[in-house]
This record gives sequence, C-alpha cells and structure tokens, in this order.
Amino acid sequence: MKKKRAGKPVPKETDERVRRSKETVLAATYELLTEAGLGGVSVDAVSARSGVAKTTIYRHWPSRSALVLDACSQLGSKREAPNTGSLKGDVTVLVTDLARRLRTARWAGVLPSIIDAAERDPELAELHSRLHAGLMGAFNLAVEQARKRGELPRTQDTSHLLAALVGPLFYRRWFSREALDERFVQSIIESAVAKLKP
Amino acid sequence: MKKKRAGKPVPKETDERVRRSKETVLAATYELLTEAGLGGVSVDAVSARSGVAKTTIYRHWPSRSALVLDACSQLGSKREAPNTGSLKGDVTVLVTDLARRLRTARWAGVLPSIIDAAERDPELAELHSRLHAGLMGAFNLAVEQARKRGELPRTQDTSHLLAALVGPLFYRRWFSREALDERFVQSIIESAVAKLKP
Amino acid sequence: MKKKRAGKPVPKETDERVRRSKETVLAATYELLTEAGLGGVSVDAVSARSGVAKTTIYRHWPSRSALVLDACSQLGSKREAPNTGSLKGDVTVLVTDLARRLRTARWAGVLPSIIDAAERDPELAELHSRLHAGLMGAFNLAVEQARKRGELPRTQDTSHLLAALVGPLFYRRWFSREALDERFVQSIIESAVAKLKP
Amino acid sequence: MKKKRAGKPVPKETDERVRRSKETVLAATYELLTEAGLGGVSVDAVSARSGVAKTTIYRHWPSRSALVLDACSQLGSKREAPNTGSLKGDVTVLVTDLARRLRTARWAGVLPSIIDAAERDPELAELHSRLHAGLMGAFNLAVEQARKRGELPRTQDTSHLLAALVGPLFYRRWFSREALDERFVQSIIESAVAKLKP
DNA sequence: CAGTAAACGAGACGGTACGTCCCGTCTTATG
DNA sequence: CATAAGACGGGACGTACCGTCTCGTTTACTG
Repeated sequence: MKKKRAGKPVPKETDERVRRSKETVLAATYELLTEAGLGGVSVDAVSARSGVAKTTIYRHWPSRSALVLDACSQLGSKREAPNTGSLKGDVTVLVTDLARRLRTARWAGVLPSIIDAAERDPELAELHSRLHAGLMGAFNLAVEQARKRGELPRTQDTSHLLAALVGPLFYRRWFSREALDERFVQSIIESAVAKLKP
Repeated sequence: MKKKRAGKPVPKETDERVRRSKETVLAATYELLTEAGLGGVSVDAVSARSGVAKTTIYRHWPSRSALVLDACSQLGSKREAPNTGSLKGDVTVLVTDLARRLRTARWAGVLPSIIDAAERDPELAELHSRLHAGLMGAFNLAVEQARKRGELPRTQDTSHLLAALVGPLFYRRWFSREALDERFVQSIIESAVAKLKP
Repeated sequence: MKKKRAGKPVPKETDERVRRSKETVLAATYELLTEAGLGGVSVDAVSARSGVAKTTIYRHWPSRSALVLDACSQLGSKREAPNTGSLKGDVTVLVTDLARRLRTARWAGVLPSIIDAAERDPELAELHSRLHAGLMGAFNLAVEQARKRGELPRTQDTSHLLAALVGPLFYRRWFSREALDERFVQSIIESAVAKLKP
Repeated sequence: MKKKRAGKPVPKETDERVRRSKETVLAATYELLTEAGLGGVSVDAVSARSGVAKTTIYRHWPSRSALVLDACSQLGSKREAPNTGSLKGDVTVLVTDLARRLRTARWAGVLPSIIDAAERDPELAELHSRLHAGLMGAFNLAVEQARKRGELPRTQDTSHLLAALVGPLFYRRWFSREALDERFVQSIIESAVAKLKP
C-alpha cells in the first residue's frame, strides 16, 4: 500500500507531531518521576501534566514501564574519563563528581524506587542495568587507561576497587543519610587506592 | 467506669481477640512485605491474606506505614558484637555475616522500597533509621570495644571506616548485582582496615 | 460463614445507603434520558450528574441497558380504565388523555430512540414491550368491560380497533408532527368506533 | 489556475475522482444506515466500509447529518398516484403498497432512529420532513384527484383521513409489532373511508 | 450469669488509574 | 490539489484496587 521513495529507505519519525508529543510526554514523565518517584508516574498523571491525551501516550508506549524506561534513557549520560595522567587523579575527579551528583541530582531520589521495581519487573531491571552501566562507564574507562599506562596489572580484577570507591558513597546517600562531604570522599579514595600501589 | 485490678496497673490488651487479630495481621503483613515489597502491602491485601477485616486493621493501626513499621519491628534484631579480641577479627565476622544475610534474608529484597518510601514518608523514614541502627549496631559495638582495647584512638571518626566496610556490600547487592563471595568480602576488609594500622 | 437469623430469611435491601444510591442514580438517569435521549445516557454522564461514583453504578447495574431499563420501569404506569358506562365514552377519555400525554410528557421525545434501540438490543426490546403494554393496558381493560356489557361480541378481534385509535395519534406526534388537538382526537374516535355499532 | 471550458459556465464536478468518491461514499453510507441504523453511521465507519479516506469525506460533506441526508435523497422516491377511478380504490392500492414496504423495505428499520435524531438535530429534522413528504405524496395526489372527481368536497380537511389511514400501519410496524396482513389493511381502510361516503 | 461495650465481619461507597475502543478534527506526505 | 495515511484530543467504556465508612453481629468482660 505504502510506496516509498527509493533513496529514502527509512524516513523514521519525520512527522513533527509525533516528535513533539513524545518530547512533551517524556519531559512530563521525567518531572513526575523526580517529584513523586516511580509510584507517582501514572499514565493518567502524565497525561494531565503534559496535556497530551492518554490515547496518544498509549500509541507510543505499550506500558507504563516502557514510558518510564524511555524517560530515563537520558539519565545514563555517559561520563567522559577525565584523564589526569594517574589513576588516583582520575578517580578523585570521578568520585568527587559522583558525590556532587548524588547530593544534587534529582534522579538520586528516584533510584531506590527503580532498584526496588527492578527486583520484580524485568523491564525495569533492564533500565536498572542501563543506568548502572552509565554511571560506572567512566570508572571503567579510567581503569582501562590506567592499565594502558601500566599502573595496573592487566589481569587484576578491578571490580573490588570500584565497589570500594562508589559503595561507600551510595551507602551514605541512601542508608546512613550522612553528608557526602569533601573529607569523606578523600578518605574513601585513600582507602580504596592504598592497596593497589605497593 | 473501668475497674482495674490492683496489682495490674496496665491491663493493656487483656482481650484475647485483639491479641490474636494483631498477631495474624502482623504476620500477614510481614509475609506480603517480603514477597511483594512495600508496594505489595496494602490494607486490602493484608486483609485478604490474613482473613482479618479491613475495619479491624484500621482500628489498630492508623495507616499503612504504621502497620509496616510494626511488622518490621522484629527485623532490626540487634546483633551481638563477636569479640574475637581484635578489631579486624570482629569486623571480619560481622561483615561476613552481613554478606550472608544480604544474600539470603528475605528482607534484603525489600529494603530498597523502604528506602524509597522513606524519601517521602516521614513515618517510614523513622523505620528506615531504626533498621539502619539495628544493622549497624554491632559494628559500633565492635568499634567501641576496639577503642577500649586501645586499637583505635579515642577521637578518630569511625564513620568512614563503617562506610568503607558495608558500603561495597550494599553496592554489590543492589546496584551491580554481582556476587557477594568470600574473596570480595576479604578484599573489602583489607582495604578498609589497612589504613588504620600504622 | 454467614449466619442468618432464623425469622429473617431475606433481609432484602435493608441497607439505607444502597437504597439512596439507587434512587439518586435512577433519577439522574431519567433526567438525562428525557433531556438528551437514549444516546445522552452514559454511565459517565449519570455518574457526573448524580454524584454517585461510577463504581457504585456498576455495582448495581451490569450494563447501561440495564440501568436505562430500570430507570424506565416507572414509566409504564398502568392507567385505570375510566368506566364511563359505554365503550365510546371510555375510549374518548383514554384517547384524549393519551393525546395530552403525547403532547406534554417528557418521555414522548425519547420513545423513538427506545424503539430504534429495540430493533437491535434485545434487552431494550423487552423494555419496549413493557412500555407498550403499560400504555395500552387501559385500552384493553376498557374493551374487556365493553365485552362484559355486551357492547362487543366475545369473539371480535379488537386489535384493529386499538390500532385505529392510537395509531393516528402516534403518527401525528412523530411522523407528521401536526398538532394533536381536540378536533383531531374526536375525528379519530368517530372513524374507529363507527364501524362497530350496527 | 483552473481552466474552464468556454460553453460550460458551471463545470461542476468535472473531476472524475470527486464523482467516484462521492458515489462510493454514498453507497457505503446507505448500506451502513440500513444495516446498523443511524447510530451505525459514523464517518469512521463509512470510511472503513468505502475505502475512502475520512479527509475526503469531510471535504464533501460538512457533517454526519449532511452525509446521511445526501445518502437518503434517493429514499423519498415520489410514488405515482394509481388512479383507479375511485378514492377508495386508489387508497387501497396505496395503503397495501405502503404496508408491503413497511414489511420489507430496509429503511423501515431505520426510520425510528431518524425520527429520534430529528427531535434534536435540525438538519436531520429536515430529512425527516422530506422523507415524510415523499411517503405521503402519493396519498395527497390521490386526494386531489378525488376532489377533482367531486368525491370529496373542496374544503374538507383530509389530514385526518390520512392519519387514519397510515397511522395504524406505523403503529403496528413499530409499536405493537404485530403483523401487517391483508385483513388488517382492509379493516383500516374500511374504518377510515366509511365516514366520508354519506 | 445476664448485660453491655468492644471488637469484629461484611461490604457499600467515592476515588484513581487502568488499558481499550471509537469518534471527529487536523496534519503531513503522496500522486 | 484531491487523496490516503494516520496522529491527535476527547469521551466513554468496564475493571481493579484502595482507603474510608456504616452497618449488624458476635464476643468477652463486668457487675
């Protein structure tokens, strides 16, 4: 039925209306997510907030999970590795930055609800791992660079190192709810990196 | 109106029905909590599961939060400090035990939902801190003993130490979802304690 | 599980709330019906108009048709036969009255939509025949009395008579939309009854 | 832009596409009308049935009512007066024919929905009166011929006669749903015409 | 041991959200 | 520029729960 121009194999989403609808909806979803958590995101609420009809939302996303998933895709923004020349330098930059984001970023308040949902909803479990990968990507890159510089043996398992670096941050942010101050960050980095050197 | 027995100043809950109802409800609540997370706990669901009428439940607990709180009171079971004679020894026992519990205990799957709710519901925030205190109590005890033995300077802030010890565990349990094996635990302890010695 | 007092076999609708809800809903339905026709009756609209929650409406009526049906049950109010002593006298009273009701009664504007729906929906077809029976009941009674008085032979088929009496009224009310005035009513009665006498 | 043929001041619908679209749409509309009643006619449904896009339909008809109106234009086919030589003869032919059509014609099932809609939609009210005029046209012609023959006084109001003739048919077709058999038709004609003669 | 106050079950009720269907309007792209 | 394709807002559907509430009925304590 539909004939397509030869040189235009997939005119994917050329429709302006679709683009605009999706954008509006995703923005509203993200807003609701950060304001009221995962539980606050209902298709009805998103529709009311965005002004986009429920029908339209269901036209583009099959389920609430899918919508949330999509709205969070912007979250896992890959960080660049800083490349200060030494592993400790890189790590300091990264951990400091992560601490700052855990203090301020709005998604920080939502992560637990996503983690919780991931325990049950496989669709959201995938989101969880994507977010995790996004957050940790820069760390892995820094480690890779350190390997190239010879700071780290090729074979060493660095997952312990990573856990030692970010685990305490997460712990403080959500469990003990103590401050993520400069001294704490420094202390953690010392502990984690100390073991590597000798 | 109400006459009280002399030697029984607080005859609170002499009514057998009340006692039985409460018990049944709390058990059902706890079951639901561990099976379906906080989100799975609703007065409706608890009523259906326990066979106790919704009215009765609301008579004894003012809100869902209060009910959950009550049902979790048994959770924060204070651990004894092991007292092996050295801080590292104690810590090894405690961390190993915590790792084991994170792997197996049913409440481990629920904690994120409680943490999430705590971000918004002050009532559940209190539960959160109680659980946290319960989990960390033994660690604080061990640290205290170490102080008495002179292993640690009186003034040292040990919160960094604790974060370095349990943070990585939490990280692995809920974020990276990697295994909490023996080697990992050992590695973490080394990192955290190393700094203290000199 | 449920134990019932002996002497109270069916405590049918003793609940005041149910009674009030039903009443409110039926009133609103009837209002909507007369204002906007069958098409104007939607469960949503009834809910909005009556203030009764949609859930509650569905609790008491399984479908829109059932609701409309119930709301119309009051419509088919059986008319008494007038008993003036002669068939023509009775018939004059009845036809005059019917003409008046066709002019003024609010349901008159709705009947066509019910007739239409009855062509397709068997549930509403039943309503149609109930309404029809209600409207014609008095006529049949009058005929019966005439038979007893010997004005009509036992065997005569009176359905033709009835059709000749009310048919023209209906025709004028809905098809030609001319006035249902006194002269017309008289004229119709003359035509219909004339044939019987000799 | 548009070039017009010289000798054709009104080149109305020279476009073959338009003609074909209209035809297809009207046919589909009529089909739907007779199958599912007025309620079954929606632009969506017509579009689906005819294969013509909704846009196109709305280009040619401003509203559903207009479309239905157009599709029904063929319905009010004026009947010729039979001219048997006597009023009763003519009327017998006409009523018998009407009865036959009420039994068999597909539009008979639709009329109530049109009548209902006419109560609210003025556009359809016009359709209603056109249909009515079409149906009654032949009767009026027959009456006119009778007047010319002197069978009827010039001044007599014949609307009562017409109502007495067709009213009972309509009543039986839609209200009582009894059969429109030969005996009934004869009986009705007798009643209605009897009064005129003397 | 009778009377009474409470605890209790059953479930009606107002709500919110769900995901679906269909409609009439409006926009975009194709021929 | 007529047309096809289909996105969109809107309204209604009937369902599933939820938390509140109002009942009538047990039941255990009291006097």
